[in-house]
Amino acid sequence: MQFSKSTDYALHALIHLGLSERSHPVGIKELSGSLGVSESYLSKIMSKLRQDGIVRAVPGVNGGYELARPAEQISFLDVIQVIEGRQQLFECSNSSSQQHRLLVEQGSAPDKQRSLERKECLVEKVMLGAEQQMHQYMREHTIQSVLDEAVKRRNHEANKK
Amino acid sequence: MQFSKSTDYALHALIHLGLSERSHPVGIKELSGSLGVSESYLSKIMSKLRQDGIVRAVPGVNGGYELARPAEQISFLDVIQVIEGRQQLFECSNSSSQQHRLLVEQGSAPDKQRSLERKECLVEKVMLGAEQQMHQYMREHTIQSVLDEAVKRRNHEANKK
DNA sequence: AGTATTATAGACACCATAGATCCATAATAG
DNA sequence: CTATTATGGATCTATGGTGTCTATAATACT
Ligand code: SF4
Ligand code: SF4
Repeated sequence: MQFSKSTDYALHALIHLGLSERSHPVGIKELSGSLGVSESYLSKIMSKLRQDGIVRAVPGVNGGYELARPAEQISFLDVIQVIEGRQQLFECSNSSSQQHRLLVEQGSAPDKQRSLERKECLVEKVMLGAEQQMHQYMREHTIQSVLDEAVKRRNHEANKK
Repeated sequence: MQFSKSTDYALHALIHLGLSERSHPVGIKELSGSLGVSESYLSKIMSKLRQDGIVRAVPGVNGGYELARPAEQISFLDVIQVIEGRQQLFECSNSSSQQHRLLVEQGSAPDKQRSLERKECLVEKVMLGAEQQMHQYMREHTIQSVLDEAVKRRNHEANKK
């Protein structure tokens, strides 16, 4: 299991937009050149980012892309979810197996009130919990926070001289 | 990005082994029947688990599989890493791009002492940090902990009656 | 108004990997 | 020695990620 290359590209494209604060938007040509990826492919990714309201796009001469909201409001989680989708990492496929009944329904007599705990699967609970941990961390880190840290590092480098 | 079905099967197989504490090991026939998956496919997965020391396998009559160590020493992380591999979720592909130089080398004059911070990429740092969060959670949850919780729930159900 | 520029969407090809099956072989209990 | 069970390799198919190409729409500039 790995994150797709598209996620890689999307993150870097957004970082590029983030540190390029200009009057006019950044064209796909400049972006693809900077990242070293074809225009065709990158434009697909940018299009997805636009559909999800991460960036704005303006066609025509001097057109291109710009962040749709401040970089500190674009979290890593936002980006990952646009590209990788929002399904959860672990989705059980055999919920009709014998195993399942043992774990979830516990072999006891079925009663009506059971319905509200039907979804309480112990395996999924662990896997979902783990995913939530990752999500929380990604939610706390934004495009801006990476930019800030880059600046901080640069200053630190300068002081050493 | 999703966990593979094999991970699903592996977890359930181990749980089955965990709650079947008997004298003789559990055959692939019983396992595959319980999970609702073909013997051929499941045996591949079990084989992998054996190679990584999660289970023991004995061939021959009345043979089968059993846990190689106590269930409380088999974490979810162990299982996931056997099946999904140990590469990190995010691996940068374009570390020779223009982007990269901006973020990591920061445009300042290159000096000799740079080598030790060469790997300090800010993007990877975030992605790796997120993954570590997930790993930590998975490390704290074992096959046994799921079994325990199942028992706890069963008792709770019984008390209600 | 007309033209050049730029993003958009769809169709399409390619390839790696997951998912799954089959068989020949080795090891073990009886 | 035989029945049983796990093992490893070969092989097939389906799916999804990766990537290209083209026709279309929208915008700026002259
Ligand atoms: S116990 Fe949970 S993970 Fe296992 S089959 Fe049931 S729902 Fe799926
Ligand atoms: S900055 Fe980090 S993620 Fe980006 S290209 Fe360099 S090493 Fe890769």
